[in-house]
Amino acid sequence: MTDAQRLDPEPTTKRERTLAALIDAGLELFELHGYEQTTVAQIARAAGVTEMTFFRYFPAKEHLLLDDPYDPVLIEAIGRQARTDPPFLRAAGGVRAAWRALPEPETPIIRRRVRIIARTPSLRGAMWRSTGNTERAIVEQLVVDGATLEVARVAAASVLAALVAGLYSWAERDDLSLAEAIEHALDVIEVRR
Amino acid sequence: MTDAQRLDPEPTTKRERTLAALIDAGLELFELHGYEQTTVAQIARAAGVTEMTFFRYFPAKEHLLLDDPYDPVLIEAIGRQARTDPPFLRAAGGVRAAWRALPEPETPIIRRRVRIIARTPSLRGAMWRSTGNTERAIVEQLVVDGATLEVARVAAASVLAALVAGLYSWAERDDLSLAEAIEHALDVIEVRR
DNA sequence: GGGCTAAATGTTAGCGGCTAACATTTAGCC
DNA sequence: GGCTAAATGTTAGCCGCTAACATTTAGCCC
Repeated sequence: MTDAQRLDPEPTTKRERTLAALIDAGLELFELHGYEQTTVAQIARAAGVTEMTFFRYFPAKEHLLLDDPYDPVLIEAIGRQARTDPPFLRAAGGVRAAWRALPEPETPIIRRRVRIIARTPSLRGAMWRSTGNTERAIVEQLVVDGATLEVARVAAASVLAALVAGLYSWAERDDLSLAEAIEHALDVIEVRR
Repeated sequence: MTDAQRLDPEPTTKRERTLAALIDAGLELFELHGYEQTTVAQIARAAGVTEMTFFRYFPAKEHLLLDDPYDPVLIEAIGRQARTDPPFLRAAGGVRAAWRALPEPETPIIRRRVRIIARTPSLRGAMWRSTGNTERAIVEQLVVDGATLEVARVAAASVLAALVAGLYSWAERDDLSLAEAIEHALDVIEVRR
């Protein structure tokens, strides 16, 4: 994660304040005019700051939307899965357990972000790339538990793809909790017959 | 697909000739100095042409590497899967059947491309985005065969992710046929126990 | 509350990807 | 060989992003 992404309800230090201003301005402009149509300069100006400053907070435009601090919880959950299961099921089970245990107080803002990502092709690609770290973490854990590197990579990629697809579906609806959406997505790939 | 991607063994018309020159120059420079370090202007110059001309052949730099004309075969194969199977298994089985039936005379050039993509993070994202069309096609077929839209999306994304992960592993090795690599990848996610 | 230091921000200049409008050359068929 | 349409070049510019350097301001200590 590049920068602590807005956890304080009330930002105190100046850095936190401009960070909040940039995120607020960015989300609003993206929702209003679309991601591609919104310029970094516009976001900066709306936040009362310079384009240069924007890049001091985010390494790239897309990072205003992409952030995933869930890795540690996730790999720990995968490590707790039954070693007798094949890697693919261990990964899926781990994701299930991790998200089930996660509190969902910030779901509204997550939904806003995921919605923008889901609707912007270039961001879907960026999203996938940004899960690279999570993927590596999962692979590592699966290998530690005895899987081949190649098998682990396939399992991790596949499970993460299902998770992301579930997130996209969830973001477009209003009648489903985040936890439920994840469960449904995993049900699709954890086929037991 | 944006442009017929080098199928002729001997290009005749001028357009085909410069296209071939651009692709050759691009692959070589990417392999030599890396994708990010290679400039579109450099590729163009090496092909005896202007930067502007490059963009007349490819909508973006990354499109020199990304192309997948396999959609029709794929969705047809999925349509032939047993309707009694759950969507996830139908998608996986379809991919398996499609690639098994595919001739592999051009595997060397495919390997060069996939290798470059696998080693370039930004291209991995682009690759994923570029599978979007294939994904949509799979989703459509699954829905026709009775799946929910959301279920279909998860199944398609997950299976494609496994396929791509398999491709990456294959590209980095020299002792595995393309077909075998795909089979192995699908074995990981088609868990029957 | 004033002052001091470090953090935060601004300025300028520039590169690479990409686009548009218009002019120019060249390929390839009759 | 000549003609038309295709292919290419030119110029100018926007946007994302980076670097080096100068300037301001925040926020802690007294």
